[in-house]
Amino acid sequence: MSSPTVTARQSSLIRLCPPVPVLVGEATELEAFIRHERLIAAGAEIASEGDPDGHVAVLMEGMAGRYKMLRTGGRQIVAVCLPGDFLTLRGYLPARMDHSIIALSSCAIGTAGKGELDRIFADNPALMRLFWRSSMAEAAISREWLVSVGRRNALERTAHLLCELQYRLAAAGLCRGNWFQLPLTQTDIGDIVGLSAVHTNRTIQELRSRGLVAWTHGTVHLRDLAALRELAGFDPGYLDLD
Amino acid sequence: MSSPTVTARQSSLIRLCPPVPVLVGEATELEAFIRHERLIAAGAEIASEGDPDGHVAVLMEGMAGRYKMLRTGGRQIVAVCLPGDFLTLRGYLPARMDHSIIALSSCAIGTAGKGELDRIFADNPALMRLFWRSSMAEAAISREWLVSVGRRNALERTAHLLCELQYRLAAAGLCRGNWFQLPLTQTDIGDIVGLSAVHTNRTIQELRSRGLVAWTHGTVHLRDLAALRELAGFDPGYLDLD
DNA sequence: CGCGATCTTGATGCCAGTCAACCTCCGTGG
DNA sequence: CCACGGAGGTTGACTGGCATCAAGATCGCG
Repeated sequence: MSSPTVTARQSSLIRLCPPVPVLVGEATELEAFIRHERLIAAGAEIASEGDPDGHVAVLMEGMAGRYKMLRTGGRQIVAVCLPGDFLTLRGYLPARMDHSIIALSSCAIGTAGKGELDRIFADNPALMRLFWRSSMAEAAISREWLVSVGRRNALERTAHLLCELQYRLAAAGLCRGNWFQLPLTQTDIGDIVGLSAVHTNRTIQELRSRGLVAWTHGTVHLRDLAALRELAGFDPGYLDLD
Repeated sequence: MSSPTVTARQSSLIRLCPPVPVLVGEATELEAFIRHERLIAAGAEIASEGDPDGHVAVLMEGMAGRYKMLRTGGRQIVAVCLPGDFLTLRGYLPARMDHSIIALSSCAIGTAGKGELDRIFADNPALMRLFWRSSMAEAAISREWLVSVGRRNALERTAHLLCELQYRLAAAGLCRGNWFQLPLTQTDIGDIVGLSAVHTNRTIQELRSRGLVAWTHGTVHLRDLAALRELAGFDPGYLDLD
């Protein structure tokens, strides 16, 4: 995920964001509808605000970010997508995108056409409920981010983000012993937690100097997860609604 | 809505949040499943974080807020619900609440049991898509709030919130000539936009002194909507995804 | 009339933004 | 093999927006 080129993906299982139990039969059906796979370079735009229509897309590998730009040039990342998450359902829901999606690292994406999804839902309405639940799970993350940006200070926000990513990556099997790859620049982190790049840097250094986090070359080690969660006020309940 | 007691509701039509076109037949079906109606006093808790199960609830009258508390006592309101919006679907989705809901004014709520909704969806799967789209619309608002709290200053945030409420209330038929009732305290506003109550007060005074807003006794008048939108960088696209 | 909730105002301090410079790393091409 | 350039990370100095604390004014209501 952190390597410059996309490597073979570890698992073809589609997990719903964040980890939602998928019945074996359902997972098979979900995988069956992925027809095309596409590789995207880091920094490339996957979908753009205002797009009227298109395909259904699932992130298979890498990290992507939903974001919105302001007139003044500022950027706010409003969601981070991990392998297994849905990027777009806009082929199914007749809506325009209200935000853009960028590949934060190199990504592999599975896509399906609108017609295929319609057919799958017609055959198996329970799958629609599953997709809906995935939307709800993403909304829960969005709410928690709002709490962070609105009411937590720089240190708490950054710590909270790391706790969340650790939890979600662990659920995706992408975290071993509190080590994980995080292919985001400090500017990206700042655009997630609503800080300037400079202050993001100072905040990360503070986490390092407190012995909570080691973080070099895109590899993060949460050296004291319990203390980090305590600092952040992190409660994984919102990631685990079932 | 701003009156201390709940009055007869103006319309029984369930709109999906934010205004989503509902086919006439669908609206009839939706109304049919509302079996019980409940009045809630301002300040009362409608649902609580961690609730395991319950009924489906639709807000018929009044304003409600989704919120989360921090250990330190801070509160962040993560969504404002207007008449026609869904408050909970937790009887249908087998999930725990990740947040609480408070009646920001006195409210009238329509509820339905889990079994009834299951039956309706079984009879008419298209309705499930409609509910899902409503969830997506609420998520779009949540994303825009993240942009506000993360990247806009106090004046822009507050102006943006007023623009959004005006737009949504107008769609609900609750705004005439840019006047509307807003039964929120300045503390509530602060907990929405991530400011202290004191600074919220100063920000509102600045909007008043610029001739953009008149606001007394729970009645808001946007005196120059165009200028307010310009100041806030408000683009209603995210409220209008169809 | 009196009390509590809400709104308002002033003083003070700090958290985080901004600007500017420099450093390290790494890929590229001469 | 080294020069170069760009992206990302780091540091310092300074500023300012907003939090906090505290006190008073106003409003609504019993």
